[in-house]
Amino acid sequence: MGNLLTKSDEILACARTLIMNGGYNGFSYADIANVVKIRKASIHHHFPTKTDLVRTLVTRYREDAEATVAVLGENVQDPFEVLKVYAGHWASCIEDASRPFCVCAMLASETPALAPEVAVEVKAFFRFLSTWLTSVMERGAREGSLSLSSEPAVEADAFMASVHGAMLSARAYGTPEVFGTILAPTLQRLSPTVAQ
Amino acid sequence: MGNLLTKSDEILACARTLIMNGGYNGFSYADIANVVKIRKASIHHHFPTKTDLVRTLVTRYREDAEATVAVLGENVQDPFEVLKVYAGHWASCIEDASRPFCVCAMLASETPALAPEVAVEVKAFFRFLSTWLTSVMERGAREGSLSLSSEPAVEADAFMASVHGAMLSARAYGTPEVFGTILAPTLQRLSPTVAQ
DNA sequence: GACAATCTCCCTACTGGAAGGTAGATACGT
DNA sequence: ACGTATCTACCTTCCAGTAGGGAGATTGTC
Repeated sequence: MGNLLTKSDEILACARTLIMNGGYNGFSYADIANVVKIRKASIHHHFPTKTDLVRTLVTRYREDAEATVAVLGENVQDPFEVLKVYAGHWASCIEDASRPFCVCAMLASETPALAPEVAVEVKAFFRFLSTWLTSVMERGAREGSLSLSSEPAVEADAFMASVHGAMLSARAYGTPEVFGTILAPTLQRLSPTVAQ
Repeated sequence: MGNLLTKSDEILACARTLIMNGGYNGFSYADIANVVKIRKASIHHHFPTKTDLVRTLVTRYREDAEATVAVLGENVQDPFEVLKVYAGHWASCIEDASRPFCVCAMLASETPALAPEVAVEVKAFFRFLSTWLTSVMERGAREGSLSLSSEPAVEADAFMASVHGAMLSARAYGTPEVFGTILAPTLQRLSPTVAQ
């Protein structure tokens, strides 16, 4: 009553936060039980194994991202603006510490140690992100809103890599602003209004 | 006799490989004991705690990198070539699977979950790498071997982020070549011989 | 040179706690 | 009565770390 989220959703949200902090092996069912007010055994009712939990989490994460990106595409027309909004979104998340790292970037780094079912979902997220960014790059090049120096798909993967690498640096240095500092020239370079 | 490496070195080398695979929480003393032919308890003789082991490992890792970079500076004069050699080094490591990820990048992603002594060493590695790349960028700009569009320090951090992000993508996709594909345009952009 | 103390490195055996997961019962809404 | 959600209690395995001892090299002392 009054509770907007189901227990299952609360568990997923909590696990997401814990993974952002320390990765797959950095949290346990006991950790979740301590945050969400539920017993360890009850979590197994919702997600029989840890693999199930994280697989579900990553699938949901991708679906949410797909929906967000669809809305973004409707509200922001200019491809360059889309990239800026995307980068700005992460800059805010990192700076207010609400979501200081991408769950899939975290898990991707652990790929060799992940259960195959999870690894495959992480890969699917990367592919989705790459495909979406490629479409943004293509449209930007077509409309003259972006100045690309390589194939759209390559620019997309390079942009994605910059975002992930910048997250990592912000975390390593312990200074969130670094994310924005690194991304600024990356965006600037893609802008057609800046003479090169 | 006949053994070139000490047990202590073997333990460190093994731990390095294991961290590259699954991070700090992705390996145990038992895992090391299985590879290096030694008992679990004997590892504690060399490294009393896991934190000691990893801190030593990261410190050594940075020292090795400092030495390698010093030699590189003597053998390769042109700053643009230096960046190419650096990127190429990682491309080879990733493609032949010998060292498919940077230990410090791996640990940096887990920063919030690391012991402070380890986190501080990881930070030191990032700072060393950034400082070195900044000096390369500065010299390149001065000598006309690199065309920068931002401050040398910003270009250095952006380059570092591209390398780390590209490692992550190569791992997520499971296709090592992606690393080179992402880094090619990043390097090209810094080359003064290419009209922009 | 001989003896003993010390140090280094590795061992077996163990501890307490945390891990993922299971069994089975209870409460409750339909 | 049935399904869902939760509980207590428990299991097995693994974890980091400790206690204590043995073999062999090194060192200090006479």
